[in-house]
Amino acid sequence: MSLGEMPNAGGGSSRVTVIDIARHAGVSKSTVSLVLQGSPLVKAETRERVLSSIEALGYVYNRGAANLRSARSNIVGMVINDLANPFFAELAVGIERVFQTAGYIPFIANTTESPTRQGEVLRSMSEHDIAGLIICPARGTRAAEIESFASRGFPILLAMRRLAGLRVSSVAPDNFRGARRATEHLIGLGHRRIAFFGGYADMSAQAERSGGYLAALDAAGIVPDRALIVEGPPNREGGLAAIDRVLDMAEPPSAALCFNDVVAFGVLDGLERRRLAAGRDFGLVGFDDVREARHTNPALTTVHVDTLALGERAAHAVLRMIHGDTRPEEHIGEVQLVVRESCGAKEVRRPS
Amino acid sequence: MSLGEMPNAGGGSSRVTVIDIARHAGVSKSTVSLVLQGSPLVKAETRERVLSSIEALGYVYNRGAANLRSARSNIVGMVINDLANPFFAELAVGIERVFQTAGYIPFIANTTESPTRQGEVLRSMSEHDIAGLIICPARGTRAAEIESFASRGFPILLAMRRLAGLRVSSVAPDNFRGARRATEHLIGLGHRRIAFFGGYADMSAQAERSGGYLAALDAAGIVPDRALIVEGPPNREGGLAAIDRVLDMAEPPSAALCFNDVVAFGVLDGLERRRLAAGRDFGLVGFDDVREARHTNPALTTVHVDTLALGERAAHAVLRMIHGDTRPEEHIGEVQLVVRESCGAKEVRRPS
DNA sequence: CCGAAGATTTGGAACGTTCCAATATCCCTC
DNA sequence: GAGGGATATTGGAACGTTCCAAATCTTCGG
Repeated sequence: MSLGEMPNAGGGSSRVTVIDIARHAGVSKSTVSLVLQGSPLVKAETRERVLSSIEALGYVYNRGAANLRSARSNIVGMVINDLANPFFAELAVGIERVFQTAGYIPFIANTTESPTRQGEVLRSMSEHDIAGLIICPARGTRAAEIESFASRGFPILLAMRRLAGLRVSSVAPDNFRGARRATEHLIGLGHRRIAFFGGYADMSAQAERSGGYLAALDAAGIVPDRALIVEGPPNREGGLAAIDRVLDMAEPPSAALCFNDVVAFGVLDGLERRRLAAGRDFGLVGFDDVREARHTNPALTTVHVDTLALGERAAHAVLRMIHGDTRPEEHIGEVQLVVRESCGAKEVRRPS
Repeated sequence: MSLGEMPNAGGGSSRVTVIDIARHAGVSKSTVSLVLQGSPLVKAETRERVLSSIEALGYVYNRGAANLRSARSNIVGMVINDLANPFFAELAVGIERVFQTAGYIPFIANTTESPTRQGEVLRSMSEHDIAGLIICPARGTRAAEIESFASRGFPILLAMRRLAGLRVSSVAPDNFRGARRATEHLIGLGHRRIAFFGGYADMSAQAERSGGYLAALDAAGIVPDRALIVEGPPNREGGLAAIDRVLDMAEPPSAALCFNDVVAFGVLDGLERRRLAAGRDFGLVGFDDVREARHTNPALTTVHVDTLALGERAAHAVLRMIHGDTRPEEHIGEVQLVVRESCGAKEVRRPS
């Protein structure tokens, strides 16, 4: 567009509508609407004329109005419990990418594990008539809260976390197997007192991961010490608190599996404050394999999750359901232990 | 709500509207609307009656319709160039938080530095009649592209990056001063051949940061070597490529300031592959101070930016402008060098 | 050159809200 | 108990689109 012909420049301040286009192109608003929707009904020549009027007047489509009439929305909701956690950020990236290329546009909300905030944003999103929803439910979310939205007509998918008693679609990594494998690894390295750090038992992912941990202990004939399962927020602070608590015990553990990598980062922090080193003084394993895990000091042994793919899968599933396929999705992503240094299996890298 | 009275359960599949509420409460739809808007005009008793009808019928407000009529939107746009970068994720968190508590709900889009994608999402967002927009423009964005939206009526704020020749609100850290300070620090440690890694000169933030870098060199009487400014994508790959390129030079640098922390992470990677250690063999400084910076191996010396606060500031500014204040925002956030280990100022921590 | 079949276009109602001007109701005061 | 100002309520138009049934235009066989 050349400098002279700024759209919206000369005219009044009111919005250019489909009616203005119709007038300018010498057709009816219905025809303009048809063109807008790419209907094959309209003659090529007419379409051209309409299109150039659109260009000339600087028309911008009003999806709100269209949506009101047609009851079809291209907005979806994405509610994340902790966007500052690189794991969830990556998940969001995967989801957003798929939606964007499919012509949908996501609302985002970060609940920071607050069910109250979550309730507010869910309400707000449904007021906007979203076509679908992907949610990582905040801790303490009751199934009924989500259920009341499930009956609202749009598909819902739970990402990463399930909700007891709620049968809706979900996408999550294989938490149980990953945690069992990681714990087996620590046991294989000779550890007997192994702790589990972070998360709360009422979060499905934590339950599954600690379940895998217990299964591995059990298989090795180790009787679990309840005191070694220390719950806490699934973030740095949680990890820091956990390691502090446990190292002050009479019989401290020699290793720990963390609920996730970010908790492990906190543990790294706590160890450092005591001038201890993971891998040498303490066997540490994380979960998720966020990108930063390979750069910690020492590099974090963790369970790899293909987060981006999980996000994409989630979005595709919702898209599928929006388009009428009613079969629910129930995907469990493969995971894989990646051994680095923090577990002590390899010699700790040292720069000197 | 008890099990028996699921809203939306018995009735037809059509939506409950303000008219249904009116009928149920024995008032007119206008009164219902008034109640919905919290108008003080309606009598308390009437309000109660309407409210309980709303509850009873499970009514959900249709903001699309309301917005169509009232031309007031509570949707804002947030377009980020790289959400996988913890720096921008943190920024997004800050922005989202403020908007959410103010009753606004943000669209999110991740452009991954693609102006094409950015154009698409901007179009999509404006079709949805957003009330305001915060954008970290993708590399290569032309001022005109943004300008055409600026004339659309809603406030726009550039976060982190400015656009040449475009006078709209912006919020960014003090890139120049931060980079100068970081470079001075490296010079103070005895380095003379200092590189600058990552980003592209056509990105304002890079220009400002490399400008600070050059200013520090100049002040120290060091003539800059253009070959030591190696441009590249502002991500891990960029850092990796940069350090590789530079270490193969005849006269390699002994230190580098990176465009941002994520680039520095890539450099850490590259050094490791060559069995070199930052802090010992190479002085490395990042920029942004993302949370992960203190956990790298070695811990990253970097320029601290209060990203969360910047995000909140950006959102507040947009809110202010939405509410009619036309004064543009032009905020430059303070920064601070935080010295850790990667620059070599302190002895490198070693776990052995 | 008429009529039918197909292709294209169209006017008006509808979506669910808000706005506005007008009406109805209330409470006092004289 | 009539008048008047405040207080509450209301019907209908409007927002910008899509949908639908109907109208118009083309084309072509006979």
